[in-house]
Amino acid sequence: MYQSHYFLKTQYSAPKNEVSRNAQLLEQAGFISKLMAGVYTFLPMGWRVLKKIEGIIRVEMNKAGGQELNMPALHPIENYITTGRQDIDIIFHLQSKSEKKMVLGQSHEEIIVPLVKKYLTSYRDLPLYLYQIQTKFRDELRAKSGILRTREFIMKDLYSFHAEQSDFEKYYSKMKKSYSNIMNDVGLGNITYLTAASGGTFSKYSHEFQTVTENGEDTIHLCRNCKTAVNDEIFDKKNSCPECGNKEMEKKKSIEVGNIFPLQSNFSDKFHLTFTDKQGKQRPVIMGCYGIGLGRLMGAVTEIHNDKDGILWPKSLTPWQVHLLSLGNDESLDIEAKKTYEILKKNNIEVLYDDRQESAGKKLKDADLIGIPIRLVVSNKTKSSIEIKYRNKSSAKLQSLSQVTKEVKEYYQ
RNA sequence: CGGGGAGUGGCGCAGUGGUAGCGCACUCGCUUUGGGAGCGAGGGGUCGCAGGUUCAAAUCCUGUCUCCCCGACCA
Repeated sequence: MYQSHYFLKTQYSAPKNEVSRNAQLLEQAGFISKLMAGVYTFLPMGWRVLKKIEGIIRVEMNKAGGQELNMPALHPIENYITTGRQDIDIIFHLQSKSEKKMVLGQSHEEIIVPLVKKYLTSYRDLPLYLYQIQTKFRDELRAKSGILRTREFIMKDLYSFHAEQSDFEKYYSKMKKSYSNIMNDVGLGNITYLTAASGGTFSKYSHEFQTVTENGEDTIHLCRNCKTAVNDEIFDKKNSCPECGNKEMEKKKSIEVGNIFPLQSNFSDKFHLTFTDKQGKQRPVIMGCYGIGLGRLMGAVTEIHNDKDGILWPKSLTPWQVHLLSLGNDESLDIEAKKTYEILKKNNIEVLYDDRQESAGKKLKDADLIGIPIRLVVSNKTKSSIEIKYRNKSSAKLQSLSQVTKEVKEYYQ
C-alpha cells in the first residue's frame, strides 16, 4: 500500500478530549475516529488490526468445534419478555413505524435459544457449539476509556449446548484453554489471568479473563502462586485464593477482555428448549456462553504495548508487517524503494510504503507512532542496501534486499 | 444518574463588551530530506445551539446540547 494514497492521517498531538492512553494513541495514529461518546469508526488501518484479532479468535473457535453463523442485531421485544430481560438498563429500545417494538441486540441468548429449539430434538444433536462475530449494542450510562467501554462494539459470542452437566464442564474447561491461547496470540498472555467472577442475572458464577494494567477499570485480587485471580466484586474477606489457599493476594487494576458463563438450563427453561434422551425422556439442554469484545481487546493491547513515541504492535496484530520509508527525494532512491516494495509484496509480505513527499523527521515520527514492528529505510545513507530496524529496539542494521526479505519472512513465520 | 472540567478554521490554542487571531495542517512557487524543514504568496471559522441584555456580544445573563474525568452502574 502506497501511503500517499492511503486513507490515513496522523495527528501532531493527541486529541484533547481523550485522556485514556488507548484512545489517544489510536486516534493520533489514525486507527480510529470518534463519532460520539462510545461510538468509533475503525479507519482502514484500525480495521486491519481488528480483522487480525477476528482471525485469531475464529481459528480458536473453529478448533473448539464452533460453527460460525450470523444472527440479526434487530430483535423482537417478545423474546426478552419471555426471559424477563426486557427492562435491563443497557438495552436500546426501538419502535418501528408499524408499532412493532424491538431492541438492539446486546447479547444473543434470546435469539439463539429459540433458533436452536427449532432444529434440536434429540441427544444425537448434542453437543452443539455455535458462534458469531457480530455487532452488539449496549446503552452504557457512561461510555469511557476510549474503545474499552463503548456502546456499539464487535463481539465474538459462542453458545454451547449439552445433554449432560459433565459434558458442559469439560467444554467450559476447553474454552478456558481456547481463551488463554487467544490471549497468548494477541500478546497479552503473560499478564492476563483467569478470574473468578459473579454470574449476573442468569448464572451462579462466571470466569473473566483480566489483563492487568494500571489503566484498567476493574479490580482483581491476583494469586501469583497459581496464576489465577478473583474479581473484587466477589472477593472474600478471608483474603485467600480459592484455588490454592494462598493468603498473599495482590490487588490490581485490570481490563476484562473476555467472560465465560455457565448458563445451566436457565435459558433453556424459559424457552422450553429440551431434547429427547436415550430413554425417550425430555430433558432441558445445558448451556454455556463465551464472549470476547474485539475492540476492547485491541484497546487493551494498545494500553499494554506502547512507549513515549507510540504503539508497538505485536506481530500477530500489526496492520502491516513492514513499514518501508524512503527518505530523500532523489529519483534513484525512489526506484530503489519501489523495487524493494515490489519484491516484498511478491514474497507475500504486507508492506506499507511511505512514499509521501514529507521530511525525513516526519516520516520517522509517524512510523514510531503507528508502531509496525519492522521498519525498513531506503535513503542516501543506505546506498544500495536497506536499513532494517525493529520498533522495540534502538539499533538498526544494513542488509541486502534478499537478506531483508528472508529476515522479515522468518520473523512473521 | 450525582459531582467536576471543557466547547473559537481539519488539529492544538489565544482572545473579559468595539472590524475574529496564532501555531501546525492545507494550496501554489522555490530551496530542502536521518528525528515532526526554510522562505514567499494564498484559501478556510454564522466563536456548540437558542433566547435575552446592549448602540455594539466569542466576551455579560438564562436555557439547552455535546465531549472528557471521578463516582454510581456494568450479561
